[in-house]
Amino acid sequence: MEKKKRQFHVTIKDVAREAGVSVATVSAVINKSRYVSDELVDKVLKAINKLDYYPNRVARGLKTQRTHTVAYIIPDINNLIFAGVTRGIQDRMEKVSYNVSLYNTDFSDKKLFRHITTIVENRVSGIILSAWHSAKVKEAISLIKKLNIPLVIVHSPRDIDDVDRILVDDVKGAFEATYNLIKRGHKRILSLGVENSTTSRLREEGYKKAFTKMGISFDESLIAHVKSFSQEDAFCKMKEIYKSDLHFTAIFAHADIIAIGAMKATLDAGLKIPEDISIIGFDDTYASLTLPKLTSMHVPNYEMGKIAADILLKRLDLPLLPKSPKCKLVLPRFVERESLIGK
Amino acid sequence: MEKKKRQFHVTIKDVAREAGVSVATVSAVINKSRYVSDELVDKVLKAINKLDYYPNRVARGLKTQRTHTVAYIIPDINNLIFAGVTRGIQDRMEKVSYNVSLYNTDFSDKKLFRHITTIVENRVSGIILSAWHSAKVKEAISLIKKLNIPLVIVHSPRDIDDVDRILVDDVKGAFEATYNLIKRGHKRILSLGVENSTTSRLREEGYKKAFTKMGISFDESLIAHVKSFSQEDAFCKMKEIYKSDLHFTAIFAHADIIAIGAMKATLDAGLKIPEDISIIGFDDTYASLTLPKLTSMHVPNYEMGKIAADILLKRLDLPLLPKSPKCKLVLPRFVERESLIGK
DNA sequence: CTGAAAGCGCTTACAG
DNA sequence: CTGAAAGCGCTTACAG
Repeated sequence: MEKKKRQFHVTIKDVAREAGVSVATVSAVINKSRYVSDELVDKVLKAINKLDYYPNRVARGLKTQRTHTVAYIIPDINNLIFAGVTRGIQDRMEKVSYNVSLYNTDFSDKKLFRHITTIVENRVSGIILSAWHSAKVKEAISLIKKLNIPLVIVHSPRDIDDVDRILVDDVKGAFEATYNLIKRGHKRILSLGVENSTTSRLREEGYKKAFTKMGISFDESLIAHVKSFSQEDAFCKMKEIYKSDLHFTAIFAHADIIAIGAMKATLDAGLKIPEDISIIGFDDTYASLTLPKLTSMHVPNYEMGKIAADILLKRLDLPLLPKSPKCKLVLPRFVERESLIGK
Repeated sequence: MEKKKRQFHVTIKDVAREAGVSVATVSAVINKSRYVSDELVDKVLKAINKLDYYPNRVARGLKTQRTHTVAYIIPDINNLIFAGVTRGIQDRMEKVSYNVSLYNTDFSDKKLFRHITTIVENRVSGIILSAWHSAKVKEAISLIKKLNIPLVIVHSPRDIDDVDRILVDDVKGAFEATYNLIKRGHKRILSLGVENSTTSRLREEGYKKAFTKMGISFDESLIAHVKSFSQEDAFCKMKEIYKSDLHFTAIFAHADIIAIGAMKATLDAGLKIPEDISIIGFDDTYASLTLPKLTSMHVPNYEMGKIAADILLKRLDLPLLPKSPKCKLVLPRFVERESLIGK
């Protein structure tokens, strides 16, 4: 009795033998890479079917030097933002039979560089990077460029410009959020941002722009910051603010998670949403879970993933022409729910 | 001037030449697969460093017939449950330098089988499958077994038994949730489940067991079902229930998302949580976002991922002994927050 | 203790 | 229009 091997053993040779043709012909019918007569095509197909043959992509990758795999590096797949981008990338890549492997850094530089090594050893075709807040992103980027691996960046730091990247137009998004509030009659709007966050700084910029545009002067004391993107920090900060005599009728929270903390403090203070206080969030991650449902600026993560994949694929197809890197801005979209009043 | 190739070209041969040794020796120092004198090790290491050499894992995979890659098949990475399991798998696999590729099915059988083909062609070392609710899971499982690929199942249908699997002990979890409510003095507890869901049916079973155990008879009219795992469906169902004259003091929601809908309907009905109505959720996904914060049964997704990876790795190391498949049950954990009263 | 050589399963010029 | 053969970059018996 023949001993069972642990894995597959049907190879292109077996198919060729079974079909009575050369391996070159089998390869040609699988890849449609050159003309093969109908008769032979038929024989090959029958043999493939009979033997239950699955072409070995590893061998193909070695020969062609193209693994048809891209790496997506993120802080953590548990973050809904990255999960959304991931789906966008995977759906786009699936259409051209590319695989995508995920690498979580947990914001650790050590992990980031370890992953890059693995990625290189696996000879990926390209890398998509969301290395938010990692101190050494720039160093990582130069390394990847030095290694000559096509790269697209999603959510990059703003002061990078020699690489393709795609990012959220935080300024415009925040402008629109604030503009909306102002149009509804709100004049004193609290900006609730996060310390030491580039994203939050840009959203603050958009907030200010809206006032300028509408010809309304705004009160610097209405700009508040919490320590981190967390519900608890936002809750505490707002508690504090409600204890003070600061007056406002609306809150522009720089993230949904911040908005949730703020909503709790607001209700805790005996105020009603939206009757007493209107509130708008950003990201549109948890917005439909709150009570009342949170109006928020939706960030199109899925689309960003698709676009990033698109750009990368274009680079892979046309590796030779060193086009100047592009920076694509993606616009957040106002999604109205129940937390705003006015107009 | 030398033309730049697009990708890497430093190979083991280059290193061997640079170091003045054979490729076998280079291979040996990289893989520590046989003794090499200190002198040669040193030479090789220097050469690797000088040439900036990254071993080609694709070539290695072809030669050794082990790709060190596993596939994880899920409905959708956007679902926090799967994201959690994914991290568990990746963290475990990373320790042994395995890659994990993700495949989203969106509950589509067509996608499921297409992915399996891709996975086979990529010669993955093993598969972890969370093919929840897919009609043809069993067929997919037989296919994978026929192809002789090591397989571990997470979140499987219950009527499968010839394969390693790991699943949530829904009965015990629901028992504990209900038991807790009863111990706090609740006697009339509404079970809010989901139609046509195996998971929900098991949670209902646990709910009933708790009453039996405590020697309390329960009212069949307290068992309600909503159409799907959605906030809106739960909200509507509860609205309806509050319009009826059904009396209860607590709700056991079979999922956090169901609990959120129920909470909204409860507050809408002018009732207070937990003063008038206590409520407990399941999954512990969105539980800390609600107001008041939802007490919930935490499902250890991350740990499940780690365990699944562990089992798979064991199978990969010891492929020959066909141990009987194991079924590991994982216990949900009671996490108290603010939505319960009593005791 | 180390090296020369075969071979993993493909693709792709090259020849006819 | 199709086949024989080289070679992608490794690992691993085999020999010495």
